[in-house]
Amino acid sequence: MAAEYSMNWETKSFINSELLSWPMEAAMSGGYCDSSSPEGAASLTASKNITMERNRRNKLNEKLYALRSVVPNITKMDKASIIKDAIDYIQQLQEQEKMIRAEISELCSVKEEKVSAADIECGLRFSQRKKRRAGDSSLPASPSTRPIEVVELRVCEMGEKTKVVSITCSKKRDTMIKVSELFEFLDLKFITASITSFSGYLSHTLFVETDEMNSSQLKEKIESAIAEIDGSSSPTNSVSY
Amino acid sequence: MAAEYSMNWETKSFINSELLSWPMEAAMSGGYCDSSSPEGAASLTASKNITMERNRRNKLNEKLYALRSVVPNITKMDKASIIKDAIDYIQQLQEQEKMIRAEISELCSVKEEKVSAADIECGLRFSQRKKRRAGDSSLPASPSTRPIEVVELRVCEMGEKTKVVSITCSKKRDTMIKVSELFEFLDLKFITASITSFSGYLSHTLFVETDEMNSSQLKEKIESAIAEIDGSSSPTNSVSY
DNA sequence: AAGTACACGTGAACC
DNA sequence: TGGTTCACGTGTACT
Repeated sequence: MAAEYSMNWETKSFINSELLSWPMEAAMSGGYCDSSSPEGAASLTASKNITMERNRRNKLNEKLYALRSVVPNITKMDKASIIKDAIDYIQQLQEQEKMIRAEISELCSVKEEKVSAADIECGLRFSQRKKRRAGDSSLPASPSTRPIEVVELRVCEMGEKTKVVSITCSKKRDTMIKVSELFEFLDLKFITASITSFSGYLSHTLFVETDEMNSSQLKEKIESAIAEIDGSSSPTNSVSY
Repeated sequence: MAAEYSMNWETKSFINSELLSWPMEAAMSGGYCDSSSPEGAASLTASKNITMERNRRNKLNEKLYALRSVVPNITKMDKASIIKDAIDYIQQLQEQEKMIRAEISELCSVKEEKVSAADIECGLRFSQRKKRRAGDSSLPASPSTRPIEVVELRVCEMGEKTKVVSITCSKKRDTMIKVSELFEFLDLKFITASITSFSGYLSHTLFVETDEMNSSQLKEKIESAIAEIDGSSSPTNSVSY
């Protein structure tokens, strides 16, 4: 039922446009008496206008169809109902957004209180089965706000030349840019790179190719690069978790 | 300028309706020659139709005006532009809602359970704990959530034993948990795993080690596991993490 | 003066 | 059979 109606609505104008290849035929067919006699110029502009108007109508209907497509739970294909449903949907969405935003700020404060071992643990349990040698896995870096706050840095080998670099840092403003700058600075051969965001952390996983470096050397290089990038502030790092 | 246009658009029909107290005057004024002669009944129904049609148009414009009023940042009063802006606004709102929902569930996990829930929510518990219950073929099946809606599943080989599993599913509530459960159920040897979220989708990229499976076999195994998860939407379950 | 956008009345198609 | 929605071509106003 609905499908039929929709098809009809959309194809109607199309059919007419196809059939009436000469627009003036339609203009006169209605039984109207055109008062203007000079056919040469008038008819041409008239046909132009007809085509224009038809195009405009089609565009508008197209837009309306698009509007309907983005609104869920549409029952009526009715032109007015589409708009009405869209309005209702927008209002509903706006209300929801307000509600949720209130809730999120509430939870945010809760998170601020409890952000501690629990959250950090979450960030660290990325791939637990990997061995973590004593001083190897964690790089507690500058605890201030602006520079990159690295939670975990891990480099492991995979295959012959490829190495997997996994760096997790707390997500703040411009953290992603900082890390991008870091890796740009390092000038490595990337096979693939992926950025993952979860619960306040930003995890970068990189597959790089290194010819004459082993994993620990690469790790050292990255660490020194990080130190160089945000070495300007808070040189001492004494974070433990 | 905009105000003038708006007023004009709204008052146009109103003025005409007011002025032409007798509708047929307008019907004839255009210079048309009506072919139908019997004025008694025909004109009455015609005037009815005219009024009806006019009313319908006014209603529709009214709706459009209402639609415009609920959409912020409207630059053009253009009829089509109003609809277009509304569409853009709805899409923007929908995206925002998705973003916020994701964030809220993140924060929720932190709030409710300090360690374990957050851990699960992060979807990173791909550990190799083989403590699955006795009947290994039964999945936890989270309470009252929809099945995983897989958009794409791709398994390709990399090196000798390692395989790259890429699964993309539409992001819904608890989708991440579901997928985490899925991979925990599969009990594979993960090298690394990454979750990426973009525009309503959740993409999991996993590097796993498999000794006696090729990529197609692994894919089949994953597919059957997904089917099992989807199939068992049992409401009764005692999840204990 | 060419162009755009609109409201209008009308016949057709669908319940 | 009315009631209702639609696309159409047209005249008009504004740019």
